[in-house]
Amino acid sequence: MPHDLPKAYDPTAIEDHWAAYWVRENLFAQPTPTDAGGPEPFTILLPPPNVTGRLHMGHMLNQTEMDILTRWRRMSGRRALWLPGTDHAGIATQMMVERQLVSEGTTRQQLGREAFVDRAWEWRREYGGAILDQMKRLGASVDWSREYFTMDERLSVAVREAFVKLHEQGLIYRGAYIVNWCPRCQTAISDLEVVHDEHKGHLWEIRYPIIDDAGKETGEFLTVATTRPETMLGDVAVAIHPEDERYTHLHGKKLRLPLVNRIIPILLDEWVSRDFGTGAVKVTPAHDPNDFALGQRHDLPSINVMDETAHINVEGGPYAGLDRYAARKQVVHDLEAQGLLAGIKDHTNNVGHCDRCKTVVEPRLSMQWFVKIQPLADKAIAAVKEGHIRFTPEMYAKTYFEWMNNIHDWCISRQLWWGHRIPAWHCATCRKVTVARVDPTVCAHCGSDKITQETDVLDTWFSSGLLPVSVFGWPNITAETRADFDAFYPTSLLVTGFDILFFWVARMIMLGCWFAGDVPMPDGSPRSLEDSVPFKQVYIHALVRDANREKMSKTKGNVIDPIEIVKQYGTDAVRFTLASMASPGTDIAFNVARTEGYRAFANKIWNAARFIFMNIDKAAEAGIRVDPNQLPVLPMAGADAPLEDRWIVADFHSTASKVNRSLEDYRYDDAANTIYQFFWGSFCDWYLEIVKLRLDFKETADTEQTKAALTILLSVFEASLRLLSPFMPFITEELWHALYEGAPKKRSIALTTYPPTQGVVEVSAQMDMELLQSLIVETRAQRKEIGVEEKTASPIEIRMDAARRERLSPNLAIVEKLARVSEVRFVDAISASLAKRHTAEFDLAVVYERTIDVPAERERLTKDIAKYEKGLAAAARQLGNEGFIAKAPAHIVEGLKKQETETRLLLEKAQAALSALPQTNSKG
RNA sequence: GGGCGGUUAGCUCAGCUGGUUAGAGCGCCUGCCUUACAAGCAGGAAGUCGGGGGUUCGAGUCCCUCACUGCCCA
Repeated sequence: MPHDLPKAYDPTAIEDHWAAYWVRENLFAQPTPTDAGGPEPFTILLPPPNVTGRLHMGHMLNQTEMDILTRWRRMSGRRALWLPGTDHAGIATQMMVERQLVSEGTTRQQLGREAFVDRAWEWRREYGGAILDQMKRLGASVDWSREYFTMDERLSVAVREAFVKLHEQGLIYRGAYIVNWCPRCQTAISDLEVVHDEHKGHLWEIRYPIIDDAGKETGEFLTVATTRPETMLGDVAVAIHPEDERYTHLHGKKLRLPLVNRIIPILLDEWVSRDFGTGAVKVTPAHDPNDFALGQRHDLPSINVMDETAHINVEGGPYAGLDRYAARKQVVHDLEAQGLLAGIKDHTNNVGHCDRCKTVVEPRLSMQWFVKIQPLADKAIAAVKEGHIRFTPEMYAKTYFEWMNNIHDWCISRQLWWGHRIPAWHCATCRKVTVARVDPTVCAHCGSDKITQETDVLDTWFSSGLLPVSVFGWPNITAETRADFDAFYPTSLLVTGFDILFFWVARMIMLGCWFAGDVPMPDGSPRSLEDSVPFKQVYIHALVRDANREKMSKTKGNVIDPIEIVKQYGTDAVRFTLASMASPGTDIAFNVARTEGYRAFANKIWNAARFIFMNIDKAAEAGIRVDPNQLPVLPMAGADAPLEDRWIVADFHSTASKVNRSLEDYRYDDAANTIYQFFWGSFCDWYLEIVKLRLDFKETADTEQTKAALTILLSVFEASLRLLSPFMPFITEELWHALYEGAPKKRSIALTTYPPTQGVVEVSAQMDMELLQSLIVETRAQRKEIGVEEKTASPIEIRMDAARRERLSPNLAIVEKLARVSEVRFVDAISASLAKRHTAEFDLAVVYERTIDVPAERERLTKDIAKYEKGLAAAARQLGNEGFIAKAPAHIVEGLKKQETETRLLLEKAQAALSALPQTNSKG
């Protein structure tokens, strides 16, 4: 048997095979173009997953959306390139490797930098590909031959070039500033890597003794309020608002810092909030960003009292060696003992945590490298403002501007070993810094050979921010190597989550706009801002939540593993779930009930295929063959073809148009639902049922007619598989190959042509079909209502005008089959004894002698009458309104009038039917 | 504290620039193993579109306001 499919669809039986096939055959590789013209490119960069990562639902949503668009564009004739890769995830990877070392009883420090980096590479080779393997299993149609890793040699060259160039342009500086310091990771992290959490804490009020000019305590105190008493060890002043009348008399006075006994001044600064705490704030420039700024304004020293592990250092005197929280306890205890603790109040404060390891971040004064970001931000703002980059949903442009307009300089140094080491050398002789593209041997300033390389590495986002330019060869764009850049830059689209809008999207825009300008256009002309942007469109998707709209989190234990769900329901069903719920801007409450429904959809398609294949085989036995290779790209039905053929073809074309339009607008939900509706609601529920009448393989049958039916059936089915393929690549690939009995012209359905928008829709066929369907539906409903047994066929009486009768008459056999009608009787008036149904187009009655369920019938009619009356009232209100008649567009007024007439007719009929019901026994 | 969203059927969500009497999937109820499919077929019930006010011939859709709720930033 050429077409032998199991009765139920089993995704596990086919998916691994096709996933491996797509990779093995390198089907989605997009080589460097050799022709300057050629198809319009569609370029899309995979947001590089963290190399330590595992695939989660967010990835799957993200990749499903990209895959749908890429497959769709590819099938629509674009030169589609989807580029995959991973980023080296400085902190995360270092953590993984360190954990490994700990289990071996050693540490990074014992190993030494070089050996540690080797270990990290080893780790990456061993485990780093996991997430991309998961992607392969899910069938992402990426170009695996172009896979990148941010630490690859060529991408590292780009990182170095970018750093050196920014340095030359005076946009990189180094200095001692307060940064967010993670005491566990022992590195600086950027503002964005700090997550704030509300914590219930305390506000401690501490009395600082006031001293006179002679240095003696006056007995008076200034009470400060602080959330972090341990930092008082590093206090260098107390600040008050200059206009705070409570403290006017203290202007110019000094204080003795308790526990430390340092003499510190009272400062006046308008930044101080009079309402917060006591209105007096201790100033610790080395441990608080606001205090640091205050210190700068007033030229104060900074005293760092903690080491890199957040333990008190020698500056803390007797507290040295204590962890920050132990120190806090001790400080509070000692203050209390000395009677200097004025009070403790409950206070909720926002505490910053390290995004990676959740340790409480310590604001710390340290030497770091920064990018002076404003000039880059200006360009990036202009790029969006001038419309060279468009966001979907549009509101994200606002968020983007909001952030860009309040941007701070970017701390790019990290005190890690895994990453791109900063190409700067410190000179022991002249103390100056040499920044160079090639490792220097001597200081560029004094010629000394006593130079050592900076130990810090760069923020991972510095390298991933360069990806759009670096993956296409920047900075080494030569005449020979520029074909990729010319063809694929700017990329077409970026699909990503809002959580990395600032981390990555904004930085790519800044760096892309800044550096792409280096590369002239193919014709040699300078590159404009429009052509410098890293992507033209940004589609931002929302969060995947659990079925109860809760955010998924490990602590809550409500994380759904996409791979697990895929194993249960099949990749296609999960993809379709995500797509059908992916309405722009809306979070997805992932509910497996939905996925179950789409597995049922896959099963439906599967069984439709089984039905079709069964008929192909039967036809073959009867000597009828339809060559699938002769099927048209666009299904067609001749003007003399039966109604169902002309209708299904028309419906297919209108479906294809709608799907294409929806995808243009990133309406994955509309696109998916439209296909679902077509395949199940039109093709299976109606077309297959109707076409069965013509699939007659008896010897007496008309073989031409059977062949014609089979041809349209195959043609629409094959085209539908293509339409569905970007959404459900696995099942469509399987069935498509089966249709061609394993020998298709192309290696994959993904390389065929997507049904375009141009198909002609025959409206009259749609209208005739609507009439037919409504007759069948009404008949079925009526049969049900009067209690005709399922298996019994009954005659029906129809009253309709001659024109409709004409349209319907060729299709009476369909009515008989689908509505279980033994005979259609056209009448001028329905027999009085029969219960009737009315529509605007016809009256109908099923001839059956069972007694009418009077109460049920009365209830239904009463309800109908109420509905009609409500409609008529609404119509009367509008039509009676002169303003409406005068101002509303003609087609609206006409439509309403027509509807009003129809409703009135139905109302009259329903009323007549109601009064014709037997009056007796109203209780049933 | 600043900013941005959301509130439509039991649940999850559509509803484009305002236009005829508001839709889908799932769930629910009823009847069917009708030879592709019980992961199915057929029929059915279910919403005063968060409250209030305004603009308009006309508001789920635009404006104001209140309530609830979510997210981002400080």
